[in-house]
Amino acid sequence: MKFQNVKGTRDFYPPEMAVRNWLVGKWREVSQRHGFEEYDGPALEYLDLYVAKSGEGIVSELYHFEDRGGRALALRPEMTPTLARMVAARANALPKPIKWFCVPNFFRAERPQRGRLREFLQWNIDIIGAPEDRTDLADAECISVALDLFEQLGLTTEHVEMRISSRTVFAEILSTLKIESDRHPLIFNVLDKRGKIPPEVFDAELAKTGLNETQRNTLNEMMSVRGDEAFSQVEAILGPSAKSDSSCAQLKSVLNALKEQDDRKALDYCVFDPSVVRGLDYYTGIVFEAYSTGDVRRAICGGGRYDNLLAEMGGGHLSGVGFGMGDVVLGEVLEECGLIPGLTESVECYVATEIAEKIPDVWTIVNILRRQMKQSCIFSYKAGSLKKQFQQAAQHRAEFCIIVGPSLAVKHMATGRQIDLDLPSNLHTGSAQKMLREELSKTFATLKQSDT
RNA sequence: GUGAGCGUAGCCCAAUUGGUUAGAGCACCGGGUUGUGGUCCCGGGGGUUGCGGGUUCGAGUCCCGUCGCUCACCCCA
Repeated sequence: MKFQNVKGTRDFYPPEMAVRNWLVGKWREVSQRHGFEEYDGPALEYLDLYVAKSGEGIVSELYHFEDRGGRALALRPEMTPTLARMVAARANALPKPIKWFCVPNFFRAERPQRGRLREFLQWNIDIIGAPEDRTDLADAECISVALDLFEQLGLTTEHVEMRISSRTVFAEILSTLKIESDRHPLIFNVLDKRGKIPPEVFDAELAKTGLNETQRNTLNEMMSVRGDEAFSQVEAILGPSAKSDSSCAQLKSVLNALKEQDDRKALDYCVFDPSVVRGLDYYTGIVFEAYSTGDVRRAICGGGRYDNLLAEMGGGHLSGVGFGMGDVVLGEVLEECGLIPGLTESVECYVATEIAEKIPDVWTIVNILRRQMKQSCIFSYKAGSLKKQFQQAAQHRAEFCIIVGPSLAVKHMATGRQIDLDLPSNLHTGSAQKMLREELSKTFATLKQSDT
């Protein structure tokens, strides 16, 4: 084999493409039900767009090159900069809140490993410009979209959980612990690693940021519990400042909104988990990650509130919340849970003949079916044994097989029932074609009825 | 970029531990039976054992290199 696909990319043969289309279809369906509009941007952007958001360090992580005009371009590694750019360009003209989604492919120049490729699809959901005093509802709606998707895919609370935390709660805790806010980003960065490194290493890393033992222990204890217990811990740490307008209350109101849904099922997926921090500096409010409860360890999706990002990228002061969900990890989880359906492409008709001289008639009938009757239709280019052609018809999940011989026969593949029709001697007259159409329609209907 | 494991047919795997001409199954193509279908039977194409070198009378098997894949680290938008 001389050529192969580029490392970290995938070939989608028809069976894989069917699964991909199925998944993307679910993403679209759920997005639209929640009132999100689809958009897209270019796969190529100026390299500077990403440097502006993430710093020079990002350059080694993405595919970039110089075009013939000397411009530094990059293949998009994420959507947020493009989204910010697009929103900024029409910030005043777009009705708020802006609720957009997209399902683009992204490229990252990383070493592929489990759940991570160099090209992948990612569903992006964003709500921008929600009223500042009701961002809790935007947060809840955003999370609700993800949970609805899980339900649509058959992923239950047995399979996945949504871990929710809040950067503002953390900020308040750090302030209570007398840690200046300019050190918060550095500390968040360490806190984010907590689940991935041994406890001693974690403690040492925290110590490096200048936290004393009491501060470290307080954070560690709080991050080791979840749910109501975590709320108690947080409230204990915050003490008298944990009032109704506190960050903690805001987080609770997001969870409450999810609870208010009619079936209350959404909340069952969710848990307050202070160990969720997220690695990005721009998050300003709630942060959340969905995880499989099974063997797949990576996050299925992640997101949060980013109220300053748009302004930083020149988009004016607009609140924002959103998440991304990649197809790779999700696909692995679905596979593991046996939730990927059998998706064989099917056609409505197969036209067969044993007689070589009838091939022109086959071709004519195929065209009548396709062009006049709008039926999907395939046939064999060569006359041959009916056995073989039936096998092909069955392989393609044809609903009907039309056999052209001295006369016509229509066979219903599911039941094996067969009805004979006359074959007009000249298929090229309008009246013959009209008659054939009517006969075929009637026969299809009859055979379908007998099925039920 | 760092480390580890693995490379035999399109796919999943064999090959008596170094011994003749590298084999099955699935898939694909062709033929036959059931006289018009997913069964069964027969046949066929397809491999320089990733590639290159070395040790040996002899290498798919051992050694070195290289490429590729996978997993982990880094990073995670």
